[in-house]
Amino acid sequence: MSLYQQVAKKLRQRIEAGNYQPGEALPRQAELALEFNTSRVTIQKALDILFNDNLIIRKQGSGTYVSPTYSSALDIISSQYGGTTQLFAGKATVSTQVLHFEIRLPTDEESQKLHIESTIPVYDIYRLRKLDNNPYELTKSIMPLSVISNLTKEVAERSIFAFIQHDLGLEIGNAVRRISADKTKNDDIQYLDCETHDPILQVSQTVSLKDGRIFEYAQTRHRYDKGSIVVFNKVPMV
Amino acid sequence: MSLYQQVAKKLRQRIEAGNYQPGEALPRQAELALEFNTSRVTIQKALDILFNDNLIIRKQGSGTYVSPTYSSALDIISSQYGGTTQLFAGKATVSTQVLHFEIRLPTDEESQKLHIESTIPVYDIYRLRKLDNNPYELTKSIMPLSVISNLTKEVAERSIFAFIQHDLGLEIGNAVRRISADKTKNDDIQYLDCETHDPILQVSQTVSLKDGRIFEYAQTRHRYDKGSIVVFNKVPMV
DNA sequence: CAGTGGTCTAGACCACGTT
DNA sequence: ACGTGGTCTAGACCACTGC
Repeated sequence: MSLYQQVAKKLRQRIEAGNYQPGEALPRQAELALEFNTSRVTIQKALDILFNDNLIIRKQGSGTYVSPTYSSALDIISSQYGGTTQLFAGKATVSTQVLHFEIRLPTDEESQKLHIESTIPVYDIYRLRKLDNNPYELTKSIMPLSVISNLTKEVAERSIFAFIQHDLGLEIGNAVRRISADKTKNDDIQYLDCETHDPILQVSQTVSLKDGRIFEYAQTRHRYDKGSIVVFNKVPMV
Repeated sequence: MSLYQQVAKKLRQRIEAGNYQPGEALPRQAELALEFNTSRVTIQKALDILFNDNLIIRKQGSGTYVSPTYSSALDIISSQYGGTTQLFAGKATVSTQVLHFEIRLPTDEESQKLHIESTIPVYDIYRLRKLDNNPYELTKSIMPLSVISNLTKEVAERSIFAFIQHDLGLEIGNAVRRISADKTKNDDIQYLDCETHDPILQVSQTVSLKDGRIFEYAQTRHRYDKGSIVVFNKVPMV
């Protein structure tokens, strides 16, 4: 891990431990540079990370302060996730039921969403997720075989994200999500135990690897009473 | 505007103009440094911005490439908002109807959300927004007078965000949003013309200034068939 | 092994807030 | 006027890719 990342990690620990209180000023950059025996530029790169996570506020001409709203920031960071499975690790038992698993050619819409040729086959996976045996989300995923291979039904019952990272050795990158509300459909009633007129929280996501290749287009339907989505909007850099 | 921001702007224009195609490599950092007559570090800071906007992919040991999924990134950037009003500027007519406007003391929950003492009064504003005369969202906002002042019903009918930025001279910072689905309530039926069993897309947001002070806690209810929320998730920096 | 991006430094000057 | 963070440079070395 690079130097500025180590510095960021240590400063984060101090803030979380309450060494610096919300609203309080951190030591001057020059002082931090002395303490960590680095250049000021390295300190600044470390502060960039904390700033992006909304842990600190920077005021030119004044100082660097622990974000007054720091405590609310914690949830966000921890929800930066990697697949649904990790989120509840330790808190509850997540189980996955694979309702459908096949390899087929993509529709036109799908090949467009995945940025692939329509001749490249895709996995079509339909899963139901339960939390302590209570159903809470229904996910339909499409993944191109040109990017993801050797997927099996058994892997889909565990964590596909873990498989991609650990077994395929690929690095997961950014995701674009579209969130909307929808009316209940037949599958929602059948699998999510919804009532006829319950609302559904729907998320359509396109997930990429670090090299930019899209590896998943998925639609997830959540019970409206089981979970919401927390989002953090940064002010634009330009 | 600083040098690296100018460079970022120019490179962004080139990408948008198609001078560099999706998937294609940008010139080497050293070459860009020569062209813009800057140091390589400055080029890197410029690339940081484009990277954060998902316009480019960086591969150590290989090069810098226009993101293969670049085109999908455009929507996101343009949805980086500033209040609802700007979003549709030019495309449609947004009108706002102020249903309620008062100054009162906050409830315990509200003073907690806003991080203020319960003795500080707040604006309580309830607005209905229409797009070309079709209702699409209903917003209940709470703002502390310790941060925002001189607000009037007339301002609320225009754009509160514009008032804060231009008239009060305050800089808007980050926002935390919680998105969920909900059942229709009486107000939704009355003002949004919803049917009894239509789902509602609800957003609860806490918006801060650049100095970290929270200036708004708001709950917005959208008709499920009028709009969705697009979100961009970056991979964590540490 | 050559070429690329990533990290890091020491030092300089600028922009802004505070006093 | 002073102290703070913001920007910028030139040069060095490291880490990784791909031939």
